[in-house]
Formats: sequence, C-alpha cells, structure tokens
Amino acid sequence: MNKTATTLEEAIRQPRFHSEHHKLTVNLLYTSHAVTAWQAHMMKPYGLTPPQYNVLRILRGGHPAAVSLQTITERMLDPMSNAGRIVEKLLEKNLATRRTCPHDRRAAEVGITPEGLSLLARLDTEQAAFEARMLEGLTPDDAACLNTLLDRFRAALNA
Amino acid sequence: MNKTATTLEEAIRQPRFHSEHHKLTVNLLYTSHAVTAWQAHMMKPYGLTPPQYNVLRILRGGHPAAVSLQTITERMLDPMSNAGRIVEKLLEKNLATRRTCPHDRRAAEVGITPEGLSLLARLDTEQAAFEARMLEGLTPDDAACLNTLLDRFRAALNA
DNA sequence: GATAATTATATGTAGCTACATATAATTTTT
DNA sequence: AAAAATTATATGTAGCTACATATAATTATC
Repeated sequence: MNKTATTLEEAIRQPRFHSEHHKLTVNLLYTSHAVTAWQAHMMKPYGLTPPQYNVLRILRGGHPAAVSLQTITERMLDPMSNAGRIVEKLLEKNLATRRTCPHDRRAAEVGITPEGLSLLARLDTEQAAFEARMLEGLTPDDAACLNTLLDRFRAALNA
Repeated sequence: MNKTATTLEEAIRQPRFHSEHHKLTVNLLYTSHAVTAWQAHMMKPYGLTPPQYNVLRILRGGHPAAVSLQTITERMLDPMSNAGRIVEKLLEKNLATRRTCPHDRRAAEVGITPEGLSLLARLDTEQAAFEARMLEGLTPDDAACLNTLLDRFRAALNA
C-alpha cells in the first residue's frame, strides 16, 4: 500500500486501463480492500474483526429480541460467510449469548450481552470519527451519487 | 445474496442508514463482495482464484521479462496478500516459472508459461463479456464518474 | 402415523488475509 | 574486511470465505 498515492494508476503502478469499465472493477476491489484494512486496524485494539463487528451490529439491531443464525446470514454483508462460526467467536468473548429456540429446536437464538452493547458503543464513536473525516473529502451529494451508481453497478452485474 | 434485490437496503434488509456516508462504506463493501463472488464463479471452471488471476496478469504485464516477488506485491490489488504463496499455486499448475535471480540471490524471478498465457487469453474473453454487460448498465461517463469519486474516497480515507 | 421433503445448523477442507517472526543475501558503515 | 543495517523472501498462526456434505428437527404428503 502506497499511502501517498491518490489515483489508482499510481497505487498499483499500472499506467493505463483499456476502458473506464475495466478500471472500475479494479478500482472497486482496491478501494474496498482499503476500507477493510482501515476497519480492521481501527477495531484491532478492541479485539474485534470486521465480520464480528458486522454480526454484533445485527444483534444490536434485533435487541432485545434474539436473532436466528438464518436471519444473521441474510443481513450480513458477505452472505457466504459462516454466521455460526462468527457467533462462536463472539460467545468466547462474552459479547453474545446463544440458546436453542424452544419452539423450533433446529434454530438457534442469538442475543447480545451488555458487554457487547458497550463495546459497540465505543466502536460507534470511532466509526463516527471516520465518517466525519470522509465528510471533508466527499460531500453528501457525492456520497449519494456514489451510492446510486454502485446500486446500478450491482444491477448490471446481476443482469 | 438476493439476486433480485436492487437497492442496498433491500439486499441486506436494512430499512435506512443514518447518513449517506455510512451507507457508502457499507455499499462499497457489499458491492465489492458481489464482484469478487462473480469473478470467483467465472474463474472456477478454469481452476483459478481471483488473486491467482491477478498475479498471472501481473506476470503477463512483465512478459517476456521476469518479475520479482517484491514487484508482484507492489502491483497486487491486495498488498497484504502473500505473493510467494500465490505464486506457489501457479507453479503447481504449470502456469508460472520461478528461479533464483543470479545477480541477487535473495530475489526470485517469476515468469509466465505458455500455458499461463493461453489460460489468460481465455479468461480475457470472459472478462470482456462482463464489461460489455456492464456497458449496458453504466455509460462510460458513469464509470468515469465512479472512478473519480472512488479516488476521492480513498484520498479521504488516507487523510 | 409413517415416509418424504424441507429447513436450520454443523462440520470439514482448500485457499486467502493479516501479521509476527525468521533467515539469508546484500549493502552500508566503520 | 568485519559489524551493522537493510532487503527479499519464507514460515507459522489465527481468522475468514467458499463450498460440499452431514445431521437433526420440522413440515408436508400420502
């Protein structure tokens, strides 16, 4: 990673791309890696990984109701990741609770502990600081424009 | 993954985000996962993974000259990935060659085999088909706009 | 009510990322 | 030229993703 590089071409030392569309796929992957790396770095002092943070937020979203693994899977950013194994890590750290659902003994009911809630509260502060920094580089209109274009990009992907 | 979902809100069943900036970080990660999943699916019949494809393209970029592991690392999309281990996989499949550099015996010279070149040629066809489909969803101006905004997003990240 | 189909989760494996640490070759310093 | 610093790569580990397969509980069908 080159911290000072601004354009994609400089960052990965590729002088040109044969189309804006090609550059876009590369740019998207590269930028997303940068975001994940930043998140992981920010969360590390708290002992969380980005997928664990994501699941914890989903648990808080359902709180005080419990959330099944199936529902967690549906709401995760990466639907192929194994929610059960992520939840295990949260259990080890006492950030989540888990029990078999009494009405449907196939299902697991996963909840968030007070420790989980207070950890999230601290991470939210960091996340807000990040968004504030983003605000200086991108206006809300810019962000909205990016969001719309990304939605259309995914639509083209699935077409 | 919900194939029919178009907006991010539907896809991950989150009714709203507290800011466009927050939605943007989530959207970026979600969209990039979708691209990676698509790439992995497309390459699977050829026995390649996305990072292996990325390294193979870097090797072709240097061809006929050999490329050191260090240079590969610099040019990779994900600079933290272990170029040496990716190259090992390519060696096993006879897609790359490798020898110690005679002038600097610390360094490794990695090259691409004819098999690697012809495999890449086939994958390029698939990639082109993908870009053609993208062209119907996004105009070149849209793609250029996205590229510019992503560059500015990364700049804000590093600020 | 027994059989079949479906659903929710669990397990196992290969490959990747992030990161710490190690080793060996080269360059710099003295 | 010997010692120190740097450079290029290797190795080991924890956690994640993708995917195939397994198991157990529930629901549907007959």
